[in-house]
Order: sequence, then structure tokens, then C-alpha cells
Amino acid sequence: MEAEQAAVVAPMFKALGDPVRLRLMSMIASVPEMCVCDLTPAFDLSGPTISHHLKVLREAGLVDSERRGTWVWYRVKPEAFRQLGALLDLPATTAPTTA
Amino acid sequence: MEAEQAAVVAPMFKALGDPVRLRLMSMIASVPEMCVCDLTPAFDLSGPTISHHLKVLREAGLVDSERRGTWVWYRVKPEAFRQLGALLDLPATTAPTTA
DNA sequence: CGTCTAGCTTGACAGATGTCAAAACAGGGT
DNA sequence: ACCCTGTTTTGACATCTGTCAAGCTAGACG
Repeated sequence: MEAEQAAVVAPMFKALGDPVRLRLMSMIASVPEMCVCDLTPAFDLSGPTISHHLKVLREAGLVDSERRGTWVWYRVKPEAFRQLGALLDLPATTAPTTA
Repeated sequence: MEAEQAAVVAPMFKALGDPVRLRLMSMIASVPEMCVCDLTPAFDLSGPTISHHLKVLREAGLVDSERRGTWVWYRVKPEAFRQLGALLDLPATTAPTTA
């Protein structure tokens, strides 16, 4: 793997390298999309902290978010998962999991 | 995913979340085993720094090392990869992509 | 307009992380 | 025994990270 590619992919792994973010990803991936209002109460952490972790996942390209009215909805970006899976020598399937 | 499982798996992702370690893994995984003496010169980093990164990979359970005479050899632990792969690879429950 | 709720941003701070130089450790060869 | 090379450990330091409190923004509803 070239340094260039590593610089792109490493942030994705890094984003998954925190137990809170890993659980957030798992929750988001378990349904088509998930509201922040349903994610936050699942953790013993402040709202700003959850918001921070979601931002890390967004900036790593692992999830997308969209505001619809009062609430903000998050969903996974399957192409990012395919990229990671390919690196782990997996049969390239399509989407992420409920983990 | 439960908090417990996340606490076990997150360190593996975290270990891969550094570009240097990702390239080290890639190099080690590309052959049956690889000598530290062949890993170090591939980077513009000091020996101790490479050794530190290898230690992180070891402690995450991603690689094993063995000293044979003068040199130390590293190889991947396939079972760790299977575990990560299982988390990333799954039937598509993916979201409606709105982009 | 005022206000309520949901979510994000800022600022601050303790603790973790990546890096190197220097020193220590391990083997092989002379 | 001595040194020489390869690897790890230790110590130090600047930067990054996870967390919270406080403040801010966005939209809904009277």
C-alpha cells in the first residue's frame, strides 16, 4: 500500500478505533437511517460529546447526515465500507452490517 | 454491538488508524513473514518509532513476532482479520442514498 | 415575535499519542 | 572477551483526543 492510499484509509480505521464511535456506527448501520435523538440516550455521555463523535465519523466519510425539520438523520455510506472490506481481503459485498 | 464487544474490537481498528501502521500491516500481510530490518528502511522514521508502531500492532492482536537469531520476524494473525472482516462484511441493509 | 426542543460549536482541560535521542538488550563474529 | 549490528525500552516533549459546560443555531409552534 502506498503512503497516499494509507493517508486516505487510515482516518476511516481511526474513526472506528473508539468504542463509542464503533457502537454509533453499529447502531446507524442496523437501520436505514437513525436520528441523533435516538443515538444520544444510548450512551452515558453528554450531547456535545456524541455530536463530536458523529462529526469524526462524517469527516472520515463513513456516514452522511441530513437535517429534516427538527431532527438530524444519519446513515452509513456503503462505499466506504466496501473500501475497508476490500483491504481486509473480503469478498466485496455491498453494505455494512449490524455488527 | 454491545459496549463490551466494542471495547475489544475498537483497539484493533485504532491500531490500523495510523498511516504508518497501516502500511506496516500491508507490508507484513503481503508475505508469509517480514523482517523488521526490511520494514524500517521503507519509512522516513527512526528505528524506535517503527518499533513502537509494531508494538501497538502486536498488543492489538493483529500480528505476532518471533526472534530468530539476529533478526525479528513479524507475521499477521489471520483470526484477527477474520473478526474485523465479519464486522464490515454483511448483507445490505443499506440506506436510501440521498447523497 | 417569543419560546421551546434538538443539535452543533466553542473553550477548556486532563490524558493519550507519535516522534526522537539515548541507553539497554540480544546475538553473531572476530 | 570484545565489539558490531539489529531491535526494543526509556525518557522527554509537542501535538492530538475525548470529555464537559456554556453558549449558539435551526426549525416548529403558538
